[in-house]
Amino acid sequence: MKNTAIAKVFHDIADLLELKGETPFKVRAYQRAASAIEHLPKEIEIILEEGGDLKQVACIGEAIARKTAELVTTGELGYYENLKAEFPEGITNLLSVPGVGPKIASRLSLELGIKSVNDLDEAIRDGRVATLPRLGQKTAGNILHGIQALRRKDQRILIGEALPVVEEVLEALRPLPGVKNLTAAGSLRRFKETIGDIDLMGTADDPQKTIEAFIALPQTREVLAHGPTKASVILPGGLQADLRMVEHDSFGSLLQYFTGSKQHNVRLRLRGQKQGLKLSEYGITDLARDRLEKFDAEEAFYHRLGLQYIPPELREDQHEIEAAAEGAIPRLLELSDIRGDLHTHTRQSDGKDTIEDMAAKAKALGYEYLAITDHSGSRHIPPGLNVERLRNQIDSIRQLGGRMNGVRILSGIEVDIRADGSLDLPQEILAELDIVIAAIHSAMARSREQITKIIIGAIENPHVDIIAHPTCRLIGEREPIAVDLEAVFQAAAKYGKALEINATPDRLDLKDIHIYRARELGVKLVLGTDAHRTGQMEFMRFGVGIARRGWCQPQHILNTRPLDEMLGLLHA
DNA sequence: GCCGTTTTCGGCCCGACTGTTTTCAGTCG
Repeated sequence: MKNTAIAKVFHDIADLLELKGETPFKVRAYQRAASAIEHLPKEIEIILEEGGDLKQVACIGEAIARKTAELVTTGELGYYENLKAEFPEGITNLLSVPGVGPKIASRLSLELGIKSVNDLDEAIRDGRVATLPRLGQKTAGNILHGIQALRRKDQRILIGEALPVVEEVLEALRPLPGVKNLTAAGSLRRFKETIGDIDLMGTADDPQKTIEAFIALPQTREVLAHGPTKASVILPGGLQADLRMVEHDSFGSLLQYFTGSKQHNVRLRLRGQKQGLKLSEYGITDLARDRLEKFDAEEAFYHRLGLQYIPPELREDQHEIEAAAEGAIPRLLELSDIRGDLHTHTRQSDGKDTIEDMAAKAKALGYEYLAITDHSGSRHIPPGLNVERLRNQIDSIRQLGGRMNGVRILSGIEVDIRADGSLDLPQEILAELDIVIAAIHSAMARSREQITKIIIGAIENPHVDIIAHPTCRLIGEREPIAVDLEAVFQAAAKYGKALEINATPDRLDLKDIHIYRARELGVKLVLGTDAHRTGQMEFMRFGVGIARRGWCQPQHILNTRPLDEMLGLLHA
């Protein structure tokens, strides 16, 4: 059983215990354990197989370790089944509706027999909900609003779609007189792969004017609420955005608070508490002296707690707070560290632009080198490169001396791994290339054993340098293939082959926790945009963001190195 | 249920809003 499935069970248990009226601390213990399991870079199956001790994982103690082991070995958990049997069917569905907590969910279920969100919708509309004692018209109306928000929120939006929209909004508001510090907070700032809603924050001499300008923007589709310092609107794509204007001298603590994650903030407060400090969005109160200290910048806020500054991408309550206390927060990878893009396509296969266009873009991005890696033959629409066309491409790059616009052009290929595990170009031509990327593009439904075997087969091929988008997932569209990543990481480390962090926003593959694990095992990593037109070469920042979430430093990514060093490591 | 510079028991993050009350419970971020 996978970590995501285990975490789901513990989240469910937390919900059920909350409905049961258990002590909130027990409920939170299960929630914390679930969240810890979700973010674990290593599969629990493997930890147990290797005889590891789950109690070493923070937030997992005796009881949850035992339950996890039962779940993994038998596929079931007696405690969970018994708990579920105590409640009417479907009751936990109701908890997902904003405005419905455990108390209201219990009453809706027991007194009205409501089993689903749709039932609830109906019961509100026909007036049954408002007739319950202590639940009036207004509460019923708010719950209905909650249902609408839930339906809208069901599709989280890709960071690659959200960020450009948000940047447009910020650019439009920044020139207003007296506006300072305008920035996004929340999951967008932490560079999560998908975003629920947007939190924008800033300070201004005249907050009201900024709010007025915000709701009047051409991007604003609908105004949900607006007051003197805060407004909520719907942006294109159904994205909800909240703008808060705050006092300049407490901007740092507010930005920290609204950046989250929630779990990071909880852990931070716990730490403050031990130091006699009370943390809130307004600042830090020294309890002994009952004095509130305000912070205009986040750095000072963390320093006051005896911590290094923690970059937003790390704020997920992994071990970042402990690391910050020890001064062990690494200098993370930055976009400016990247010296070249190692995965791009041109018109020769399914790209839209020429090598010259791509080289000009690489120059504009300040790159030293660029790998042209078109698809190989068996990708049919449009046709990829066969041996003859690939040789022509190699020759034409050679005739240019391998340089264009001052950028070194590397001859490469994204060679298809066929269903039988073979590569669809002969070894001799692969041997002539600077870079060989291998990737799966078809027959993705194969079993875990089969698909793992063929990927490891590609890793063992002496001419293959990189495995691209190793899980083949498309976020929100296609589930990852059933590959045993741990085995792939071991093989990549053994043969010195690199794995790609694909920066296309709907791939981001490997993803953050996989990057973390691969790095732990000493696997070489590269960043590639998989650009099919010049503009997509700008996707690199999404790859950098996800790599930072995997705690990558520049030395972990091969294409932060000068050309010769990069090629040397790639071919070593 | 977890955990330990308050250390094997007794704690556990903080503040705000809202609606239905008559002093506060429930929910949220």
